[in-house]
Amino acid sequence: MEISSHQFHLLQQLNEQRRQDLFCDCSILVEGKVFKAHRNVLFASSGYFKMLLSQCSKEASQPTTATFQAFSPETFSVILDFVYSGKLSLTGQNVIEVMSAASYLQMTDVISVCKTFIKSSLDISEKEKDRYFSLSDKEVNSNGVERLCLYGAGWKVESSPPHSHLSPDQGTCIVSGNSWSNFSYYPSTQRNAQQLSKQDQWQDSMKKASRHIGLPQPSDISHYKSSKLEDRASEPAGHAPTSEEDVQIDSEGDSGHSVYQYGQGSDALPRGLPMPQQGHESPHSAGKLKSPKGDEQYPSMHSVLGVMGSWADDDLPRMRFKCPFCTHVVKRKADLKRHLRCHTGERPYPCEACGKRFSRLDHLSSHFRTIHQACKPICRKCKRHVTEMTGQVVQEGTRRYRLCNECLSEAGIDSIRIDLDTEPPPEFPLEEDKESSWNYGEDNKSDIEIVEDGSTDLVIQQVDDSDDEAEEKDIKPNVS
DNA sequence: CTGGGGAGGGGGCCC
DNA sequence: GGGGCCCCCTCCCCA
Repeated sequence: MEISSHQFHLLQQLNEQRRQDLFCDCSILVEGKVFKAHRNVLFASSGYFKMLLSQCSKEASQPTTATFQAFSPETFSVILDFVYSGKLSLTGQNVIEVMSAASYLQMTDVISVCKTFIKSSLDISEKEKDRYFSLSDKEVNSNGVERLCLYGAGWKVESSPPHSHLSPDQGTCIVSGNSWSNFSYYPSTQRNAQQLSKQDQWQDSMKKASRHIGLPQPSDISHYKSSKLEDRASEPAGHAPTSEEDVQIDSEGDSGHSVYQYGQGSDALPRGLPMPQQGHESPHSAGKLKSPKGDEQYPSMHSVLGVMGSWADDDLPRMRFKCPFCTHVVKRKADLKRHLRCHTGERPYPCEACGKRFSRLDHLSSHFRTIHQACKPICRKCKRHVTEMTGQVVQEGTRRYRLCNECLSEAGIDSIRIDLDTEPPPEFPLEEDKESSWNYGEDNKSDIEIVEDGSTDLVIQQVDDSDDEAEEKDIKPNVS
C-alpha cells in the first residue's frame, strides 16, 4: 500500500526543520548570507553537493560549510526552496541566473525547467494574436517576463487561485505529468513602463554580473547548448503545440501566477490530486510542449512576450514581436529568434578553422572571409589595393591576409619557401560532427607558391584572384 | 592617454 | 523562415 502524500509530507517536515534550523548540518555561504540545510537533502538534490559532500564525508561529524560567489543569495534561495519544496519560483528576471546557478550546482531538473520556462515564454499563440487584435484598442506593450513560475516536483499540485496576490497581467502556465504532458497557458497582458525600464536594468545588470561574477558566458555554457541541441534533436519532428492546440486563453486575463508542474516519472502527478485550472481547459495530450520542429530552438512565442501592437495605416494589423528579456521589438518572428540568441548565449555556428563560435551564420561567414580567406584585396600593412601581380596572401596560422610585394620585401619574408605538406592542418572544433569542408592545401598546392619567413606558421601564397574562387570552394566556414 | 583600425556583434531589411 | 547584406556600435589592440 502506497501513501501518495508521504513524500510530500516528508519534504514538508524537512523544510520545516530547515526553517527552524533543526538538525541542520550544513551551512552555505552565498555572498555573505548564510543558508542552513541538511547535507543529505543537498546530497540528494545536487550533483555539485553530491561531489562536495562525498569529499567531506570523512569528517561527517563536523558541520559542513560551502561558500558560493557565482550567484546571488536570492537565486540560491529560489533553488534551496525548490530542493525543500519541489516548487521552483521562476520569473523572467531570475530565470537566467537560476539556470546558471542550477548549471553550477548540477541540478539538471532545474535546468530543464528553466529551459522550458524560456521556451514557453517564447511561444507565440495564434489565438493570442487574434485576441490581441480584438483588444487592439488597448495600449499594447506586451511582455510576460513578470510571470512567476512555480515548478512542482511532481507530488503536489500547485494551486493557482484565479485571484491571487499577483497582478492581473501575469500569465499562468501549467506543466504537468511526464514530459510536460500538459501545458496550459494563460496570457498576460503587458507590463508597465516602469517594469520595462526595470527589465532593461536587469538585462544590463545581468550582462555586467555575468562578466563580474563569472556567470556562464557563451563558452561556459556550451554544455547547455549541447543539451539544447540534444533536446532539439530528440524532439519528435512535427509534433508540437500549435498555438491553437496548446495555448488556452483566459478570457478574464487575470489568472494567477504561472505554475509549472514538472512530472518526475510517469506518476508525476498523483492520481486524485486536482489539477487547478485544467478543468475548464481543453484536454492536452502528452508531449504537446514539444517543439514544432526538431530544429526549433524556440518552438513558438507567447504573445505574453510578445505580439505586436498597432494597426497599420492600411487597416491591417502590424505585427510586432516583443523580446521577453528586454524591450526590443521586431517585426518578424525570425528576427526575434535571432535576437534571443544574444540573451541565451547560443552560438550554433562554429568556425571550422579556428573553433570560434558565432551566434549568426552571416557573422561566421564574415569572420571566415576576413580572417581565414583574405578576401579583401588590400595590403594589410599599407592598405593599398593589391592584385595577384602586386601582392600575395600571407597565412599566419589559420589567419590569412594580403600584403603587397613592397611590404613583403620590407618585411623580408619574400624568399623563403616551405612545403605546404609540412603545415599542420587547422584544428576543427570537435563538437560539430559535420564533414569538414576546410581542406586547405591539397587542392591549392599546385596553384600556390608557398613562401615562409622562417617563423613557424607564416605562409606566403602568391595571389591569384582566379584561384581565390577555387580556394573559397575548398576553404569554407562550417556552412552546410 | 588617446586616436585609429580591426573584429565581433546586433538590428533592419531584402531576396 | 533562412540566408545574406548593409549599417552601426562597442570592444580591444596598437602605435
